[in-house]
Amino acid sequence: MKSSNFIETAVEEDFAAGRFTPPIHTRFPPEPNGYLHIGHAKSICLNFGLAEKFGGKCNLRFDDTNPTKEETEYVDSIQNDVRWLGFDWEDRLYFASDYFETLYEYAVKLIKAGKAFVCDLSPEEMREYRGTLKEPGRNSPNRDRAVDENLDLFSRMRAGEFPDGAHSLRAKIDMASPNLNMRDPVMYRILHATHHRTGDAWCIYPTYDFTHGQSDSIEAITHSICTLEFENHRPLYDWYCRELGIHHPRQIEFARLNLNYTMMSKRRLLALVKENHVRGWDDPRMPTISGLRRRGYTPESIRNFCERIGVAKFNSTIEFPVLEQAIREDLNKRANRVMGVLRPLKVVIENYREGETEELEAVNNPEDESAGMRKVPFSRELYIERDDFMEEPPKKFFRLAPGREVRLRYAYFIKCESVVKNDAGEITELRCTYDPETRGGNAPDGRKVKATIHWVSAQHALKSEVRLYDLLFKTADPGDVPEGGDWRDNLNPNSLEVVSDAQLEPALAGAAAGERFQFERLGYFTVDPDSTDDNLVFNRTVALRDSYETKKKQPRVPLGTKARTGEKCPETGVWKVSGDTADTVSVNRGAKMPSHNDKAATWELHEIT
RNA sequence: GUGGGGAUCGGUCAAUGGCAGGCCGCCUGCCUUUGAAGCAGGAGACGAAGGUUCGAUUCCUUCUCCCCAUGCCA
Repeated sequence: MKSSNFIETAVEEDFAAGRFTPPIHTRFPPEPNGYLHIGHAKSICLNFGLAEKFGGKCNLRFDDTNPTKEETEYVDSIQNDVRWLGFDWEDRLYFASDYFETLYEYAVKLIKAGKAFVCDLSPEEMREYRGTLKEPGRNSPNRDRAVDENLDLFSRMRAGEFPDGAHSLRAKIDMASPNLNMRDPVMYRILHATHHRTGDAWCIYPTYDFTHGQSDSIEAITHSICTLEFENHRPLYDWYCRELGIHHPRQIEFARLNLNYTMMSKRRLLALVKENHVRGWDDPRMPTISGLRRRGYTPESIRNFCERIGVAKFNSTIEFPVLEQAIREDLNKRANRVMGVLRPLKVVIENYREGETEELEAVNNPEDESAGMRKVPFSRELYIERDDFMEEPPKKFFRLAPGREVRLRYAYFIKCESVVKNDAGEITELRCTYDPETRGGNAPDGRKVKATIHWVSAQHALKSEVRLYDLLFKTADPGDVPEGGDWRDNLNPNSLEVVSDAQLEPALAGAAAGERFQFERLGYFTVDPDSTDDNLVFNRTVALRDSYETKKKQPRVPLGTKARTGEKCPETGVWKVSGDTADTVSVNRGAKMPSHNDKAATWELHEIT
């Protein structure tokens, strides 16, 4: 049993104390004004997960009280995404708009009880009357309007007698409350707009606050889980339920998900789409569920990700690699391996019979024996990855180089005999020899090679398009912009790279959209829906971890390098305080440089360990 | 002298009035027909000050810092 979070603890306490009777009943309540993103996935997993864990139910409810922002397209995509994630609301699909009539009756009830009134103040006037964070507000001049008059006005609001903004219905609470949400909040506003479901049946719409708790109540929700920004609304949520005398669910708030190098704001995601910074809501670079799906993420990996990031009230930001590791783990177990060369370099095996072809046995998935074997064609001319050859290899480079021998995966040892270049001095081809004795990859004489590289037979290769993705933004917190700056300035101009002449092994022919593979040594790839019969298109979901690359990217720094307290340590080693003391401390690369005697200090790298 | 919420390894989430644990990341080693995966090991934290207590990261007080709230959005 996984350790439980504070919400589960609260739920258990509620049941134990008899505040609610099991089973638990939760709901996922999106507003249909955009596509779902990974942040929603956290909420979905939480709500449906809670129901699952406590043997209860979870509803899907659209919080559609603002006709100006909502569309059917979003309603459809949201349902599709929740279902894809693997959750089932069974027959409990609801819309807040289904409750408009009931909500109207609730409002009338509050008017009759002298708890609500029709206000004539304009939005600007209301702002003035509301007061400030430190000063109390003033009562609306209409606050003491007679009940009959309120009733009459409210029904005429509904009947469409007034233009937008002419009146509003407000709760009569406390204009001096330190919580501004309690200063006579608006319950209904006049909006002559067509609603995606109710059409023109209404021209007054309830606000979120006058809708949410009551909708929860109507659906007999026990625990209403929402994000932190609604904490200040809880007193209002409670007030409406209490004054209306209806079933009263408990609202519990948690911190929404933040992921670095990306954005969760629907407004900005919409801007990315509308301004064509991406190809659509499902662009594989988007943090949307549909984007992640197209990118090749599995529902399991996303649920797993949500599981491991946890739930708390601390405003945190998850590091992107947590998401990447979640999909790697899943795909490592289920994706079949194939060989594909992204940047082909031709290799001619000089001692291999011209025109001949043989088939070699390859394992489909070393993690899953049931995946079986396949045949891979081998011939005299091959393609290998350009990165797998260096004419003048540095000491830590294990792959192919002049005079060096490596293994072609599942095939033979080959040795580079010579390099062919064009007039510009660029390498165009490698001339190699193979050792027939090493068929399958083993040398009978027991000799070893330091590297095994992937390859594909040139005449059998399947040319295809591969799209490589990088982070959408080049800064960890794209919303953090200097004065006068724009978050768009942080867009990564190189977030998409299209490789149009990748050469893949023939087994990939006919792969269907959505199928996932590991291209050995390169990463996980999925077939994009843009694929056609004669042009397969792959998306790279995520690269394999690469300890060679990470080492290359972080070159060793020289001894004597300085770093201040609080800075990121540039190298693992023994650090010495600058100046006359001999105090040293051992710090790991990436960690924060410590203080010295509780004071900030400058450290010098003394010894690399 | 606004109200509400929050603060634990680099990141994130736990537990606990008595050795602070997991995951991601980082480092080292082993293994390897993927520089992958796997296995083993390592470095690394209780925002500050008081108080209660034999003992406080945990309980209390004060402070500091961060987030939310001044829509007829949700």
